[in-house]
Formats: sequence, structure tokens, C-alpha cells
Amino acid sequence: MAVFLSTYVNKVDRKGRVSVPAEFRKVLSGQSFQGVVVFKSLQYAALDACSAEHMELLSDSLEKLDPSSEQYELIESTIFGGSVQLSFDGEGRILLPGDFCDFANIAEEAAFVGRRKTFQIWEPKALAEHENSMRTMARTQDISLSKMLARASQLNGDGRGRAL
Amino acid sequence: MAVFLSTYVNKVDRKGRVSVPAEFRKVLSGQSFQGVVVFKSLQYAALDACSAEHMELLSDSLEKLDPSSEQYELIESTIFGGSVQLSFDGEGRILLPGDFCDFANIAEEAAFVGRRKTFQIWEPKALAEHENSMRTMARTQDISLSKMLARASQLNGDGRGRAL
DNA sequence: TGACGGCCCATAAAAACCCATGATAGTCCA
DNA sequence: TGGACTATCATGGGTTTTTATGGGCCGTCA
Repeated sequence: MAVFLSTYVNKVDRKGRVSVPAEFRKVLSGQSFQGVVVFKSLQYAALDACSAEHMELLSDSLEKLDPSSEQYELIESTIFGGSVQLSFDGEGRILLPGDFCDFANIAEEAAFVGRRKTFQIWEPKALAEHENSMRTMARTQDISLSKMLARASQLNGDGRGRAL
Repeated sequence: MAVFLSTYVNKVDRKGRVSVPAEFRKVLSGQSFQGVVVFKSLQYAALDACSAEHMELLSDSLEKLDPSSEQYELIESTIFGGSVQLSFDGEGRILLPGDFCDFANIAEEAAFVGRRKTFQIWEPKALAEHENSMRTMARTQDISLSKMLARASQLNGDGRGRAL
């Protein structure tokens, strides 16, 4: 499987620990580093997370960009300076740094949202609002999943719908 | 995982000592020289630091440059001539030379910023300002992380944009 | 001698580790 | 099919270890 799916809401205890959903941990289980890399989302009041390996992949792709560009500078300081490596404790929990919690307004509970290769961590209410606005946008712009799938399978040239 | 991640702010005591973050020390732990190589940044009022081994790597790439170029001269004198080897004391601290502190305006506190293969040492306020200007630059030039990531993963040959 | 780097030790706070519990889900067998 | 047994999970709390930070002592070298 190896992709992050579904949404889970877990409690943050008084020490700032949160259980990473077992399903997510299973996705990460083959890796050498038992934990996740987390950074502040550039778009939302939420946190982005991925495996250390995915981060290295990102790191490798970085080297293929023009290193003299300002973008390189930007991405390196933003991503690597702004991310943290959080390892699991014996029970599969991570300890969210205080400023990360503040950034995402996370206090009592944290929502883990699977996003395929990565996942996000939201304050549950903020997530609900965000999903509402997403749905509204989808309606007003007439976006539907089945249409997208139909288009995708045309592009794939096999005429058959392909399962995601 | 052998890359420098995250940002840590530590105090500089009256002797000029600063703890190098434990996570950074772990990255360096496999090396023969227990310490770091530090030099003044060519771009900012900050210090650049890396392992002695990475320094050798830099040295190798320098040799591939045209020795008649201005860059060669600049790098050779500034980086290699101006760098210092600082070893850890028993508690994982380094002693920053006075002129290095002056150069980066470091007095009470020092911010260690992970930059993958290297890290930087900033005066915390200066770092905050620098990050602000980075953000502004990103906005005015319409650089978005997701675009960059998409480009990076294209270069990686997987053809799909990566959602973050 | 006196500034300074190199050591050692002390301490409070934070992080990592270990164990216990209740709840849930999953399995097995009658 | 239903019920008991088991495994897994999220959660909480306590304990140990690590970390950052401060200070002191002692050579060295100008």
C-alpha cells in the first residue's frame, strides 16, 4: 500500500505527545529512520509531514535544480531549516514542538490527514472549515471525481477506468 | 540520516561557548574529527559550518573550477583561508572566535539553521529578518514551494506533480 | 601574571524510555 | 452465529537519560 490514506483524530497529551495513526506508521515501517519529518505548510495553518526518505528524495531533486538560483537558497533554508525530525517513542507517538503546535493552533487534538506520499496535521476544527471551503469550491467550479477519472483514463489511452 | 535539519537557538555563555544542537552532533558523530569547520558566509552576516569531510568535498569541487577565475580566488582565500576547525568540548560545545561572533553579530544567543549538508549560525534577530525577506521575495517573484517541488519531481523522472 | 583554552563537575529542564490501562477490533471455536 | 479469547491501539503516568547551561580548576603561552 505505502500511501497515507484517510483521516484520524488523536489526542495531544499534556506532554505534547500525539499518537501517529497505526496505519500511517505501517506505511513508514520499512524505513531506517523510525519517525517523520514535519514542517509548516506554506499554504495553510497546518503541518506537512513525510518520511525521511521522501525528504531525501526531495533533497536529491534539489540538486538537479540550478544551484545558483535564488530558489535554491529559498527552498534550502525554508525546508531544511524549517523542518524537524520527530522520532516515534515506543508507542508510536511523536512530540510536536511548541512553535509547531502554535503555528497550526493545535492544542487538545490533532487530525492526521493522508495525502498519499505525505500527510498533514491539522487542528480538527480548522480542518473541518478547510474541507468545507474546498467542497464549496468544487461545487462552484463543477469539479467531480468521476469526471477527473474519466479524463485521466483517456490520457492513459487504455479507455478503461483505472483504480487509484 | 546524516543531514542537518531544523533550527535551534542556544545561548552563548560569557566564555563564548555555545552548545551545538545534539541532533547536529549526531549527524557528525561518525566522523574522525569531533567538531565542525566554520567560516564566514559569502552572502550573509552569518556563519557557515560543516563537517571536516564535507570541507574536503568542497576542496575537490574547487579544483574543478578554472584557477584563473575570480571565484577560485575568492573561495580559496575566504573559505579555506578563513575557516576554523572548532572541536567539541566534553559537553558538545564549541568556542566561537571573537571575530566570527562580530562578523555575525552574535552575542547572547546563536541560531543553528540546518541546511542539509551544512548548517548556518545566525544571530536570531538577523535570522528572523532574513527569513522575512525570503518570504517577501517568494511572494513578489511568485515562487511557490509546490511549484518547485513539482519541478523537482519532474526532474526526478516521475512525471507527477507532488502535492504538499 | 593574567588571559585563555582545555578539562571536569553540577544542575535543572526536557526528552526518551518503560510499563499500565481501557477500549476496540479481530480471530477462533463451539 | 454468537461469544469468548486475543491482539492491537490510543492514552496516561512514572522513571531514567540526555541536553543545555553554568561554574570552577589548572595548565599554557604570551
